[in-house]
Amino acid sequence: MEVEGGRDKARELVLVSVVYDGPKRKAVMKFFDPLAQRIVLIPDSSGHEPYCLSDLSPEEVLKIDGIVNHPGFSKVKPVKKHDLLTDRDLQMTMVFARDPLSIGGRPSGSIRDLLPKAWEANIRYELNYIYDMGLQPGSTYIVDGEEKPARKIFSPPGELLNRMQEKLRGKDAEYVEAVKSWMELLSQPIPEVTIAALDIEVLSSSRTRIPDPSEAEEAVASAAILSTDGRNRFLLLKRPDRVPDEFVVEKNGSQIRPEYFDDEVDLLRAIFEELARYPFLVTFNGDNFDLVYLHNRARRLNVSQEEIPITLGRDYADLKEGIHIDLYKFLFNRSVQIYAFNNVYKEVTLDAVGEALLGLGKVKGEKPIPDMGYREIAEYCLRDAEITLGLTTMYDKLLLKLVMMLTRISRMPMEEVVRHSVSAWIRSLFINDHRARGYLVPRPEDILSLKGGTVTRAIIKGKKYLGAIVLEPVSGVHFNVVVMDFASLYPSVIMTNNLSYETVRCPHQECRSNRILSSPHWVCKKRKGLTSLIIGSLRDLRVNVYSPMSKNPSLPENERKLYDVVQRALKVFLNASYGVMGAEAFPFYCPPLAESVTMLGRQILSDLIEEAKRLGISVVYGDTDSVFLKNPPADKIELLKKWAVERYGIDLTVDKNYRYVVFSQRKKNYVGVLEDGSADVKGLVGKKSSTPIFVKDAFFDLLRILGEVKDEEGFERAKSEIKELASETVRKLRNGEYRLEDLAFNVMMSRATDAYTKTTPQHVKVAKQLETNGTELRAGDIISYVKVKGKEGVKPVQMSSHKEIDVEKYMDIIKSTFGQVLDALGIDLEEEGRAKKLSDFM
DNA sequence: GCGGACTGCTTACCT
DNA sequence: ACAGGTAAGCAGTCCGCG
Repeated sequence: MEVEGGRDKARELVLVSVVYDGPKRKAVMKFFDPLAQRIVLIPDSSGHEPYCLSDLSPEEVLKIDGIVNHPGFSKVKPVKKHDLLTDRDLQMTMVFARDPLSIGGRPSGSIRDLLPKAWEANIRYELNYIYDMGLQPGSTYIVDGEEKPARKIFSPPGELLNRMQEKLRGKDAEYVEAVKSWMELLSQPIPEVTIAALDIEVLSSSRTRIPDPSEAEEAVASAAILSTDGRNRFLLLKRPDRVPDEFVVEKNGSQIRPEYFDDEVDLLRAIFEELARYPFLVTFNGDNFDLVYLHNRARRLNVSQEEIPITLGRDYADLKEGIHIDLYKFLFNRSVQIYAFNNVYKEVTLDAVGEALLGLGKVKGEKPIPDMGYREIAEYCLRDAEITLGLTTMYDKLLLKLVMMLTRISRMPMEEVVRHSVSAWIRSLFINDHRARGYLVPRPEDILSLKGGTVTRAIIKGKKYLGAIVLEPVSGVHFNVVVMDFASLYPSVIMTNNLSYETVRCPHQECRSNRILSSPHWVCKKRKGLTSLIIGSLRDLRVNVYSPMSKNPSLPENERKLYDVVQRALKVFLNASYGVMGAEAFPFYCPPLAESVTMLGRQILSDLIEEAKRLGISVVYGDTDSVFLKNPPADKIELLKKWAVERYGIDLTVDKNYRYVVFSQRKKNYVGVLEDGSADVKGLVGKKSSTPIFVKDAFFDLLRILGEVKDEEGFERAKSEIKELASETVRKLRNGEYRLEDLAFNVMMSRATDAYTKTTPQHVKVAKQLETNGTELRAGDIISYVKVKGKEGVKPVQMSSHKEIDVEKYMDIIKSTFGQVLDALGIDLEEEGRAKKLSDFM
């Protein structure tokens, strides 16, 4: 590892990561230098060592033979910690080791296993280092080589402070302090970064089988490296059977010419040299393919470890200097998928994500790489790199900025943020807060045994506690419907009720009377709950500062965009804050807390419904945190808002105004037409990603017809148009006028085919047929199939023909899809279908 | 041996 | 490895039925 000397003068660098240098037994901080556009490595100079905690005295620890004789043992040191579970100060002992594996991680004989009880022994060392040194990844530091990096303090813009000032009045000092330090952290500017995207191709004869990167048996055919600094390169291996030709590919604003290499090792070295130039490298699946393949291929060809700028982890690949971001892992993350990208892509493949976010898919073709000419490979490989870079740079580098913001909130290294999901981010945030305040991080088993289980029973078999209320919709058409909902109900409930793992069923006798509704659970009156404090301050910042600022037209666009990224990142944390508390794998898992949140949520929604009825408003539907109000007078809406704040301290806002809503008898299923005629579709089959395209198209035509309806009379006209549409769809189906692809169901296979042991669903049957034909399939792949006549009933689209299509099955689909809307409108499609059938036979 | 009633599995959705 | 609630379709099983 190259390490910076101490001669440079003070520079402003951004801390992006901390890694552990095994041979040196040290944490190494990775800083980004915005002026030089490169990464600077600074090793720890404090002598920080890995440790865990014990409740034994230092003397007692030293009496444990295995520990003092442990080759990795370093020293013991007494420390005071406050235990939130018992609300008592404890005298604990820090047991230090020379390397993280000696604390824990070896199959046997680790120090944590030799202690009768160990605390904080499962935290990755890099994270320990960040927390203990009070580091803030994503922040700017002043580095002058001699002294330890000092954080540069920013003051948030005055307008931000003003917005919060009012809210902070009357709040306790701890809360004010928390909010201010968050603002300081989140409002820092994000530096401009140079990013390169890498994609490689391998000379593998099979197109359906991905080359095994652990073996790296076949030669690397090419590498495309596109970057934001315009240094775009396409490196290519010369093959004995093909004469090099000169060509030019236009990409990323420049004309790219192939650079041929006679020798594969030279090619690899050139790739490595290029990779080492960049502070940030993005790939799509680089953790499991591109970087691993390059590393292992180079090793196989006897390139020395020192020459390879890549280090391999168990299921990831890091760059020795730069920051590697695997977009596949990040975009696969459910929170990112839903809250950051609004669920616009469903399948996480480069092609699908590229199409959905950029309108740019992969170059299509089934030819194996060795059968392609140089130019074909170039088009293919460069396109993949283009999509990868495009995904990172779109919307003014939204993705990278989001990663940076999640890094700041979670206190994790950037690479770790990308690889982990929201529960790890929240875990890190929580542990950091415990450390900073001198609180002992509780052991999960202690939380569980002290707090006990749940007292309610879930509706769904196998779930742990009762969730939200969903009202029975009043079926039919309702004009002028206003939807009101609570602004982040569950985080608000956590905030206003002081909920946290330590405050719910706290140890104080005098708090026991402070019951949560009519449950046996109580909540602490003496302490401010840590979860409540953290979630509450993040919520207030999002609602009062960053969301409004991101929409403030008087601000310059780049500033608004920064606030929008902050707002999105906060949303991710807030939305998951309740869920993790009910997730067994979360280290602060606390069933009574999770249960109390939904319990309070149910109470609040029921009360809101009561209140609306009391005001004479009819509630036609509601789900979890929302009510659908029919024809509510404006003054009553205001009364409800006021009621919500006064009664529960939670904001209730108007979310939508529907010109009309169509409800069937089903919950979570409706069509709402907004003032502008656009339709909001929820839950209906016609909207599902698995529904055949021809059905969806017809369904959207139906919605278009409904969008034109302005009043009750309009429905009569619409009804006949809809009938016409239905019979036209049926006619085309019977005449075989739809393309096979449009008849296909598209269903995600969530696991490998052999993991379906209990039943074999239709899409798995099809997947097995495909596998028999030599197609390689993985969990997460979308299976496209049509319904055919015969025993199996289904076939892959590619392997079927119009003759086999089971038209009656498709008739059922049309009926049920249309039926979901039409039965509420009083249109009987069953009749239509039959009439059509008759006329068809005539 | 076959079909209807039932349960359970699976996916996709909503909040 | 964030939660629970709902809809839909199909797989598989049980039971009755000359």
